[in-house]
Amino acid sequence: MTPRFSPQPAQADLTPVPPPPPRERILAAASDLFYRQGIRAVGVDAIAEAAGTNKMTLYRHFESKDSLVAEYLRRLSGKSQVFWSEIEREFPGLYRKQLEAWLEAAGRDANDPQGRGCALANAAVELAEKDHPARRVIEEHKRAQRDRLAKLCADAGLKQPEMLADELFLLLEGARVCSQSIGTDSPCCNFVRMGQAIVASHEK
Amino acid sequence: MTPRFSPQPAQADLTPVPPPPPRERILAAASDLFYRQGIRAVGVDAIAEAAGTNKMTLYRHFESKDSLVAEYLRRLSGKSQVFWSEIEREFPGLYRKQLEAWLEAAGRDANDPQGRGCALANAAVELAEKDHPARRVIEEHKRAQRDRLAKLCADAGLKQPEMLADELFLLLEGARVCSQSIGTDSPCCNFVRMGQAIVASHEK
DNA sequence: TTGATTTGGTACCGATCGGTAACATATAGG
DNA sequence: CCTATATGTTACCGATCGGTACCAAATCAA
Repeated sequence: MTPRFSPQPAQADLTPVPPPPPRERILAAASDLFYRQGIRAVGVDAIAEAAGTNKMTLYRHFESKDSLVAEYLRRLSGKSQVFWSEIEREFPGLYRKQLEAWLEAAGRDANDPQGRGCALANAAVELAEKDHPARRVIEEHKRAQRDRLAKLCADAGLKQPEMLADELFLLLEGARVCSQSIGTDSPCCNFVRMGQAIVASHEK
Repeated sequence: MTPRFSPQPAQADLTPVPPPPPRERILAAASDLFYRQGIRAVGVDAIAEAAGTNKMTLYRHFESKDSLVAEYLRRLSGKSQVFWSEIEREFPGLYRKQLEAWLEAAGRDANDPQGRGCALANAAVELAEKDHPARRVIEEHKRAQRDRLAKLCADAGLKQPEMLADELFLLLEGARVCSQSIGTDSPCCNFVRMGQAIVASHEK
């Protein structure tokens, strides 16, 4: 099947974009498979094949499946930090607006019909071993998320900002896991409204 | 090591309690292992051994590992129905008391240091396959929990009982998953207080 | 006591798991 | 052009996965 239109610009034939290096392809494939099917359900062979490479190359870039999992989660955690910066940049100084934007983005996330909740939280459920290298990443990420939210609630001048942050944090964690257990027509459909109500109950 | 005291009453030597039948032992062993280590992390061999039997007997009572998983979750769901009845029986007609009792029991659950969250929700995370026999059990259970909570909120005469139930439901789901990701010193430590505050915000 | 049913035990099946050895090929830098 | 270095290929390792065949031992009902 030769595509009628190349996805590249006109000069693509002269300077075709080089494919991403194997490490990136492996991480991209692993991210997709781990998230959609679960970490334990995906073998390294499947990842290598989906990445268009082989197991040997995978193990040249990652010392084990566990460390690949940890790196997969580390990347996701990084993306979430980027998200916070974007919110800050979009509404500089407008903390109530930032909180509203967070609520709506979180609501979109929790209600994505293709979504399977939070990859970090899912990993914590799947990887029960207390000494798994991924657990440090997960705990640090979740702690940072909560603290960031608490700072925002405080900046927004709301009552009991720490408690409010905990409420919103747990509400989101719950919504993302609920989307996997109940699925459609579940409580998480009203996440944004609930979040707004909880915020309102902390108004001065 | 002969124990100095038998765990059985005095007539134990004459009428020793018969060990539970294999099916029950298998379910008990599976429940413990599935919950503590995760469903995918536990093989049928390990379950059979922990149950003091063998794989062959396991497969005489359960047609597959998947159906054993489903039965494991079905039992847990049943126990939770028993729990609701107990609350009703303890505070008949006192709906606010019932709600308070639910909050405290949920808080105990979410903060159990040995706990690993909700087994049903965890299973939903681990078993991504949409057609897994456990998924029906999980969805029905979670829906029933939410509806029961909504009925209680309505009976208690609180404002917007459906929304309140959703808030409390997600708060608990979040707390139980949070206990696995963050662990100690996490938002779920204040679950009861948060729940009470949310209930208060729905006071007439 | 007899006869049917339920267990236990062991060995096995094909498939897959995470991980590695060895060697051929491609690619890039000097 | 030559030489490192990174990648692809294939075959393999021991272990474990879910699941089964087969037979002996125990149990239980009649």
